[in-house]
Amino acid sequence: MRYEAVTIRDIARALGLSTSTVSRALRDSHEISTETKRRVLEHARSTNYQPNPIAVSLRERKSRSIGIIVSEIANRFFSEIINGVESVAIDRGYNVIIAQSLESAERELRQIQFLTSRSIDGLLVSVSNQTEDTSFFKELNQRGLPMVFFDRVVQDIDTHKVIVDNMLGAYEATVHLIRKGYRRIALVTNAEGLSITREREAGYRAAMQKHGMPVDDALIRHTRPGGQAEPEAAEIIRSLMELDDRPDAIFATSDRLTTGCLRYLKKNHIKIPDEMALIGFSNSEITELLDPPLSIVRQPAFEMGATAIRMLLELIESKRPVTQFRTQILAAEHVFRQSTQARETDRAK
Amino acid sequence: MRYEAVTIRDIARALGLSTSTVSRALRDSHEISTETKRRVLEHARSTNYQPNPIAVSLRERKSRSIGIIVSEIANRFFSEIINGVESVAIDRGYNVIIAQSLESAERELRQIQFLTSRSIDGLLVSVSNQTEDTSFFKELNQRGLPMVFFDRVVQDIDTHKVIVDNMLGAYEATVHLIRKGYRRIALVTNAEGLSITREREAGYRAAMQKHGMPVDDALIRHTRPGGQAEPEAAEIIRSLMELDDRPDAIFATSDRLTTGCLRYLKKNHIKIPDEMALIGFSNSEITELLDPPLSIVRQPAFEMGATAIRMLLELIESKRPVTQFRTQILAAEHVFRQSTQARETDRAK
DNA sequence: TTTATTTACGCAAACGTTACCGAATTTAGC
DNA sequence: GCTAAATTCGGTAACGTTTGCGTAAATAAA
Repeated sequence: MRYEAVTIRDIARALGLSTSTVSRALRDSHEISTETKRRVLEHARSTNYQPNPIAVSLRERKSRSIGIIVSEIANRFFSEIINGVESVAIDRGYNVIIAQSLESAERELRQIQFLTSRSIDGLLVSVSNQTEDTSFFKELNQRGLPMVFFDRVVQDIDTHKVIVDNMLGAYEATVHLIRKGYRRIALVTNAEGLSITREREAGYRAAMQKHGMPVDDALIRHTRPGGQAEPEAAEIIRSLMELDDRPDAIFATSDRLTTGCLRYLKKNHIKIPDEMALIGFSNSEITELLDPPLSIVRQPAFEMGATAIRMLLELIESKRPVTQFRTQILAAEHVFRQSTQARETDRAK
Repeated sequence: MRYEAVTIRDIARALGLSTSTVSRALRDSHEISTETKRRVLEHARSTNYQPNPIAVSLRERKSRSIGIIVSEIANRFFSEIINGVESVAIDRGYNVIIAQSLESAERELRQIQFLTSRSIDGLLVSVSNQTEDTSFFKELNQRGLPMVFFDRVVQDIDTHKVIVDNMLGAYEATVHLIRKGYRRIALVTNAEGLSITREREAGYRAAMQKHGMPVDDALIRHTRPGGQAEPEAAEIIRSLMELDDRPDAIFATSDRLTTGCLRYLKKNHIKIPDEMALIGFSNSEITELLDPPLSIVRQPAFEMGATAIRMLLELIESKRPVTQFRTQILAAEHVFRQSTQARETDRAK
């Protein structure tokens, strides 16, 4: 780090004191006289003394750094989350170390091993879409590593979690499509293992049933675990278009899936919304500028990150072991635009 | 971190050896018999021994973590860069600690002080658009902290840098507009202090002059230091539209400025490209899906990040002090789409 | 004045490693 | 057989802090 950093011992020598006295003076201990404190502080300031955080970490047995793993940093949803995390972490004197799984369970494991081997005080995690075996997380949790799951959570691990109301978010998006006159609504969603997939699918099913509409399993498609969203979305739509009874609307449940669908539809000159309506989860800031302006379900990502890190710090800084865990549920926001405008026939009426 | 981590001392006690022997066995020293090594390795594996990185850091006086500061994480350009950085860092056994300046010089200073106080081995920096006083960076550099600038660099600090060919990138974008028949081309660009601003402006000017076109300073607008791009862009365009001799094209030089311009133009029903053409720097992955499809200058962000961290590790891991520094220049990529289609009159011909 | 209590500081151990310096044992050289 | 050289290991200090304990001097209580 610094060239030749000044240590507590340097100050002690210079002032004819012991290191313990200097240490205590620096920490404003009551057992040090005001005069000595003054001299120490004075000298520390003038020599630009900075405590060595590594030595402190070794001594205190905590590093004041937390790890976060997401599937991909270069994804608006996750980068907003990281933004939220970083913003509160810095204020609380923690730094955040990032890692990405790139939707690979194996890479996820490696990254987390790396993070934990760097002695982080806590971990923020959103699992990859390929993750099936969660025993590693369970083990970490049992060993006492404070962790908070966000977005893609592991249900049967007992710790704090923060998610959006996926069920309701999907429910309302589906109802919106139904109200706009769409009947055959396809669900293009994430890998089946993910918590968010199950919840969003449940919301979709509930909306259909509530409105007396048949749920056609042929219209419910999942991407493959570990698969990349864009090509998968294209493939899904292609096969949906081959159906005898084509869907008239698509509900995509992630940022990448949504843009993947839009890209495919435009590329193949399928008119939106006339031939196919489209709504999707997205945190892109420019969906209103798209052609057509896109209806979206937006998640409060920044807030989710901020909430997650606060919960984590709560675990980390708690005096006694925490045994009562909670799952914070944030509301998703909907913005309806032209991509889900009422059907032509309905509009005519 | 871990509940009760097993230490080298635990192994030593269990095997009736000294810590130094265990340490050497673990590091495969030649002064330890193969039999002892086997026993130590065996025991280490079975107890899941993990070396304490903090103790190692204290001992080795290096942390194997590097810091990166960008203006904003939730910005596609920067998140792609961070992606690149993270990808190579992890392979080299380093972790990356992120911080954002949010375009505030004061916050930038605080963040960097925080980072350096956490004893990072090196620093990756892209300065805020408000940064004027670079003495702090100079001081860090002189004190021997390895650092690499990327994108927004500080010219007079002697260290490695990586940028795109901003001059050429802007030159070609401008030439493209000229070729398409645009005459009054406005430049909507970043704060004046930034290296990228100067370089891109130079490219713009060179293109205009080379093609015998007058450079009207009234058409060259900078955002204010510390200002937020979107509202600034809107204000700039608003005032440009009040000109007697309005521009017929806009060249925006950053992600945020570009979308800011697009948003304003659409909101005010200014037809693109008929009333106003638009091209801009952008790393968004969905510019082709916009209305109209946007012409862009794209920077190889991932590669920039990967290059920057490699250069930084080169500095960090160099045996002797490095005195020869280089500036790596990457090529920008252009994609021309409808937003800069030939003018109607030209198209008629 | 004597004893009890503060006040103000130093010593040393500890956090978990690594590395220098020896030293005991084994092997090699003759 | 004895010396010289490997070989293999242990003791200890150090990295920069913090903290429990001890203690001398200063103050208060008796």
